Formats: sequence, C-alpha cells, structure tokens
Amino acid sequence: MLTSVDPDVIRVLGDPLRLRIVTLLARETLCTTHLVEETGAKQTNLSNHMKVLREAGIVETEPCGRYTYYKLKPEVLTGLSEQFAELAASARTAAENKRACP
Amino acid sequence: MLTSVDPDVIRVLGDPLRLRIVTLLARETLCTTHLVEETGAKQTNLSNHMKVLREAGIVETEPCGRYTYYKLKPEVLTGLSEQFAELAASARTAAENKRACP
DNA sequence: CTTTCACATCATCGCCCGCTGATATCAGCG
DNA sequence: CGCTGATATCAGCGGGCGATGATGTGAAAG
Repeated sequence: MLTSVDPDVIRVLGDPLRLRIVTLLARETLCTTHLVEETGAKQTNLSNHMKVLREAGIVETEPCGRYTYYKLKPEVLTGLSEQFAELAASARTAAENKRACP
Repeated sequence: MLTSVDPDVIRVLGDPLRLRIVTLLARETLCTTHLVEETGAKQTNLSNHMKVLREAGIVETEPCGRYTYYKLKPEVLTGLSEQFAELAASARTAAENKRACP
C-alpha cells in the first residue's frame, strides 16, 4: 500500500505565510517578536498561525522568560521528504501503468 | 542560501481532493472518468482541479482518442522531496541557533 | 449527418479561513 | 503592587476558493 502524504500537514503548509514561517524557523529558532519583524505580519495574525502550526505538530514551543521560542520538529519535514520521494518513485513507474479506457 | 519549498506547488497540493488525485496518479496513469469513479467527485469539479494541477505544472495531459489521460511529472515530486529534506537538515542544526531576545 | 459520450469552460453560490481589533494573561521590573 | 511588554484568545468581517449546474466542443460510433 502506498502511504500517501499526510493531507493535514500539507494543508497547513499550503498557506504562504505559514510556509514562510517554517522556512525561517528552519534557519534559526525564533520567538514571536522576531517573526513579526521578519514577516511584517501583525502579532495577532502570527499568533493564530503559530497555533495552527503547533496543533498540526509541526512546531514546538519553548518558553524562555516572557518570550516564547518556536522551533521546528525536523521529523515532520523528514517524513514529508520521504513520503514525496516514495510518491515520486511510484510515479516514475506509473507512466506505463495505464488503466484501460472503460 | 536556503532554497525554500515552492509555495505555489504546496498551495495547490494543500487541497485534500487534489492531493488524493496526485496520490492516485502516482500509482497509475488515469483518465478523467477513472478519477470520477475513484474519488466520487463530480466531473466538473474534477475538471476544475485538473486544470489547477496542470497550470501548476504538476500533471501532464495525454489525449487518447476521446479520453484524456493524466500523468504526474515525477520531477516535481522529486523536487519537493529534496527541498523538504534540505529544510529538515537545516532545521536539525537550527535548534541551537537561537537568536537573542530583542 | 445525428447521436452519444468524454471533457472543458463559464458563471454563480456559499462557506471556510485568514486578517484584524479588542481584550485577557502572564512574566519581569521598579 | 502597579506598570510595561510579550503572547494568547476571542469575536467579527470580508475575500477567495471549492462545489455545482448549464452549456460548449470535439471525437468516435451507428
């Protein structure tokens, strides 16, 4: 059975701002203030997106004083990479695997 | 420079039905009728999604008589896999890369 | 040619979701 | 404690996008 890509994770990453946040967090661990500076988004907006990313299991929070640091969970990205690699491998053999017209 | 994941492709794959279509096409090349059977979606709805997938460069069309076969472009999936792998690798080193509180 | 079937396009509706503003919470500091 | 700044939560608005129906096009079958 071909394990498909997790729809929830992809759906969450489908938002441009969230994908941007993930890309930023892949470089360094940041807190909300940094993310506000980097993205130019409002704090409220960002906090909402961080909640979505947290509930999707993509990021973890690490309180540090009155700041909240966010860091990526690399396993999630690794899983995505493997799932897409598997899909790609399957797709390469699917070209000749043409189902007959009904 | 860290090459981020292509936001357009991810955004297109963010829709559950489209991701399902891509997963199906990774197994075998199908025409619209097959996809209608497999997904249970209306033909019009499916045709709209196929247009989006086509314009995003994720699938190719191959006319065969009065049927239209769709097949995946594996390079796109391979690219995604590599980009996520790169992100994951970067994220693993980003844990200690913590920017100072402002 | 006429019919039928596969598929695409167009217009429209409805709803989800991202954005915003107001407000709550909580930690540090004087 | 009172103040300030960082962050979370909540309610409401509005735009974009996915779903649907009607219709157009083009190719095979009869």
